[in-house]
Amino acid sequence: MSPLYERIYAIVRKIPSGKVATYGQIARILGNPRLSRIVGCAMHVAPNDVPCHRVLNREGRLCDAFEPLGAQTHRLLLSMEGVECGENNRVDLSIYGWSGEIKAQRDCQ
DNA sequence: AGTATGACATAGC
DNA sequence: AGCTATGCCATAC
Repeated sequence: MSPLYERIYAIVRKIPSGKVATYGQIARILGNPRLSRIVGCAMHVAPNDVPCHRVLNREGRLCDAFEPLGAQTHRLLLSMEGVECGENNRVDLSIYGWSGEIKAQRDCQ
């Protein structure tokens, strides 16, 4: 497992329940905003202890390829965590967006 | 082993 | 302000 992946998983695990983060944010924490794709790829192979359902794209929406569980389960998971998702599985990032990235950055440093 | 593509985002035009 | 082009690393073929 690449150290980069470990870092990604570590960050994703730090996302508190009820909050959501974007690939770009995570990539920024990693040091390169353009690693967003890698983050996605990492999520694809992410172990079950990683809350990949809290990671959304820039639109505040998870792609239709939420693999093992499906988009439906994704919405359910977020609902259980107190995140209101719209009809299109849309999440308001201005409300549920994870503001702890700075803290994570500090922690990472 | 090399090429192509991908759970995305940013920058330039 | 919206669209096109480019970048990044890993996985798949």
